Amino acid sequence: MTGTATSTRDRIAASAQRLFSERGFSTPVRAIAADAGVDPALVIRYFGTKEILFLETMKMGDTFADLTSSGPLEGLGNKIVERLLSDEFAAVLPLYAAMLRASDRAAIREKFREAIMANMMRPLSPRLIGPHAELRTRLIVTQIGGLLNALSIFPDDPILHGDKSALIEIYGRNIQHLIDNT
Amino acid sequence: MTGTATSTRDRIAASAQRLFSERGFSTPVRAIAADAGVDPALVIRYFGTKEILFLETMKMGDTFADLTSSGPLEGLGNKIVERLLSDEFAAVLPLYAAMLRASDRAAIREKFREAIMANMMRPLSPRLIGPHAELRTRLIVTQIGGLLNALSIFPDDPILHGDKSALIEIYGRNIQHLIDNT
DNA sequence: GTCTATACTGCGATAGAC
DNA sequence: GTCTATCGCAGTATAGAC
Repeated sequence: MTGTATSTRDRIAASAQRLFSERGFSTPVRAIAADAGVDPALVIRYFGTKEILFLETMKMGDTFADLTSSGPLEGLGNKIVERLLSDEFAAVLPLYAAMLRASDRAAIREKFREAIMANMMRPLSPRLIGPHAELRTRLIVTQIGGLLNALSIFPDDPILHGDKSALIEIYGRNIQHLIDNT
Repeated sequence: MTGTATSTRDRIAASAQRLFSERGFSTPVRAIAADAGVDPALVIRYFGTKEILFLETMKMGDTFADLTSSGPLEGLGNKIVERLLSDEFAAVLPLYAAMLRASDRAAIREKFREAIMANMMRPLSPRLIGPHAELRTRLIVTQIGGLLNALSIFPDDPILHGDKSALIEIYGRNIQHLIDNT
């Protein structure tokens, strides 16, 4: 693998990640190619299809596994909401929106499901105490997804960007109820 | 307006609603035309653009206003979840998914927001007791959106289709916590 | 090996003929 | 009131230029 080849592929991937985040899956391959300064056909030659390019570049990372897999369960609800509202996580929100909106494609939907399983279900489910642990974990994920939804689809919602500490306290406490089965 | 003209327009709208629900916004205008038995150009002539056709046919209706605008607040959480899981509401889920996935278009996003305001925020927010009533209402909407999400994007999730009464009790109680500020 | 030119098919939308 | 022809742009495949 020569330096040139790698850097061209990487330039395509970098342009794709940025443009897919900004404009979603409907971003034309030609626009990605232009941004990377390469021929449109080259994008297909390197990645096969636009969908594969999307799957390879839209990586949300393990942004929750550290919270869900260890540490005290007390206060976990608040910590999760805090992270969702943090400045670092703000960069993930457009990426999440792009994934969600492209989820009519089976491959993208499956990647989504796997991210949920790896970050939430598998680490957290065995740690919950009480009945219906798996269902409760699934509902925690559901509730987190609701906030992810609201923040990513309506990024300038006035109410959700008002009293940040109240939001963390109220929604965090609400998630905690599912953790504690109360 | 002659009888023929109206019925042609209605046939197009009916085909559009069905196909948009099944296959999303990416359904070709040509497929809708073929399903309605008319020429593709006619669809555009009647509705202007595909987006307008989508907006006019994908009506979710006031499926929650009756619950949120009157009746006792006690047990409301359970009633909301019950409705989300009901057989009648199952028909709305694909429509919701189509709207959500097309929400990168500003007009569709605005229709979405307006449905939230009309069905949830405006009726329920003034009825909540205690501090942060508006924020709490917004978070109830957020939480409902999470379940709508899960049910519409992953329609065959095994955990969410297991113990239905447990789901209603747990998630309903959880929504109730936001209603009661507990 | 790395990339470009070109073309094929299908899309939404328009203009204008019957 | 309806259809035909066509435009510009999309994703993608292939042949072949350097």
